[in-house]
Amino acid sequence: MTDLLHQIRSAIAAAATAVVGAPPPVIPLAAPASAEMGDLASPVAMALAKAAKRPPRDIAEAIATALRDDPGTAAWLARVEVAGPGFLNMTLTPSWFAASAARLAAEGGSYGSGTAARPEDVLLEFVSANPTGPLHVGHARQAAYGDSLARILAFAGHTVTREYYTNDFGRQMRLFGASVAARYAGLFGVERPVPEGGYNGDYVVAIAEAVREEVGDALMPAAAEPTGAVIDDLTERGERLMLASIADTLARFRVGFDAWFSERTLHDGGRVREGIATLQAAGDAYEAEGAVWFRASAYGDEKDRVLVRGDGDTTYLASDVAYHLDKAGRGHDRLIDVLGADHHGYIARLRAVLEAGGHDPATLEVTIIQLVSLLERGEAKKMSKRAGTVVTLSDLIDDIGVDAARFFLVHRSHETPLDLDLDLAREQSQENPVYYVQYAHARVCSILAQVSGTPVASGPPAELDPAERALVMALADWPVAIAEAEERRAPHRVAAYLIDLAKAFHAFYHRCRVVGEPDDVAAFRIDLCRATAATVKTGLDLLGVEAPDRM
RNA sequence: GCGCCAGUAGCUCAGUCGGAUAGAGCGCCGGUCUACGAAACCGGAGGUCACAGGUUCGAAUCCUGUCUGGCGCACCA
Repeated sequence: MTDLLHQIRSAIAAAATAVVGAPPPVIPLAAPASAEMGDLASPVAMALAKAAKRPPRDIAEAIATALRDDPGTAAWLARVEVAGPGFLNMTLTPSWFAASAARLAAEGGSYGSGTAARPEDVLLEFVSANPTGPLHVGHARQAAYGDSLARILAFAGHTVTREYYTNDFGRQMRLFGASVAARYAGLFGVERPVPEGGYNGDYVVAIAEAVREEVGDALMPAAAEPTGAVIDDLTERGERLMLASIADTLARFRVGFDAWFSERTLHDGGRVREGIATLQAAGDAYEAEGAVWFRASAYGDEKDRVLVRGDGDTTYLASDVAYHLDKAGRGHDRLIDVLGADHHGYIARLRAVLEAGGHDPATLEVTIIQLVSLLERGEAKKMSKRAGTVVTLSDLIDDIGVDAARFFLVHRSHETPLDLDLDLAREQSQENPVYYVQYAHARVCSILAQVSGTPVASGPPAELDPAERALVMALADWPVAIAEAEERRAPHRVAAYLIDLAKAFHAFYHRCRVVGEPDDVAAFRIDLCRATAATVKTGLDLLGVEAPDRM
């Protein structure tokens, strides 16, 4: 793993140790307040001031002197001075910049990978929408988030398994099946009402048509009402077709899963009853008021939760007990559930389930994705499943494209509700940040296409342009951004980084020519271009966005 | 009432293990194509970081309280 700043941190740490007697826990490095102050700044002296009981400026001066006296720093340190309340402002040498660019160019797409402090085996569950209808924009955000997170975790060095949990059981599924049955009958001229609370969308008609494709009129009973077995058959076919449609849409969105876990298999295999029995045996479940309750309040949840209802049906939570105990038993180091904001009340009870099941609840991490609302003509677009006015993921892809949709949905923190202005996304799609980043990639590729061979430099460039310095420092930030994205489960950090990198590159492009420059300069700039191209491409890949050579 | 998330430029939002003069994109104003792609660049206007206290050399960031908005608080999923 290449870390351009490691050598610099080490030297500062050594100097600081010599000055105050003990090494600081971390060496903070950041861009100075303005470019004239140098390439790098460190407030380390301020952090040490209290423990050392010395004024921060004194400490900073002593560290600066130690750095200047250290013969090992000559290769990279051109100048160091103390400014403000005790900042160390450093200017780096052309040879450091040239060597850094060469290292990054050589490393290419693997630069920034493997930053995870402790690689883990992660099971990431996301989307998991009921197969009773198409994915909507809320699912789209979860899909974009979960898929990008999976890519980022893997890039950082973790092992990731992506899983989709299918709620293919219970009341909603029965209503869906009955809705399909009604539409199916309708295709043969027999008008049957969609059941109360059922699914009215046009997609149900499409599903019914697909069923007709498969079986013709074989499921049209002679009797006035279909039998239970016929309904079951229609339900199963409808669910399978719906799930296939969801998978197709996700694939179109460049989102893939390693496993599709069926809730029904938990019931069919007796696992749900088993889970309840396990809790009962351990005294974590009890019967009261005609129902079976999970003693969630004993594990930090605010109240106990029903597992088996008075009518004998199990609840959604009962399935989740079996599912999460199953997941916990598979030996992963970490379980991550990506849930919509309307499920945040579930966190406490899911942890409670794990703890009651004898697992460490800390292995479960629940990431909540805030809601998406669509704006159109400046107003919130009202969506109703019942009225069939839902904007689906498929609609969104058709409307603004996969690249724009994925970048847009993930470039803001998942903890913030997202307003997606459809007019803006459509009419100003050329102004979307994703095009800004993609354009940087196309532009740098265009330069590299005109470069034949690599000139041999006799040494670093004599002078550096501020834009060259800024571009190298932007590239140096990549491992920091990826580490932050990984640790905070925050793909938007990658998007924000890419915008910064693209900005640094565009500025470089306008100030510095690559083709036709003297060898020493050209060699350095070609390295810079190669490093930029590789890093932009890697970053876009992690977001599931294409990095075109030409636009 | 309780819980989670949020409140930063006209709009959408970064920045939140405390660091110098708070940033970006869009929008607005003004410049830049006879040299590698102008989907770009450069400059400008625009801010009581919701409010009030507190912690400290230093707070958008940490603590307490208040206000506002979204979402939850089922024997629905």
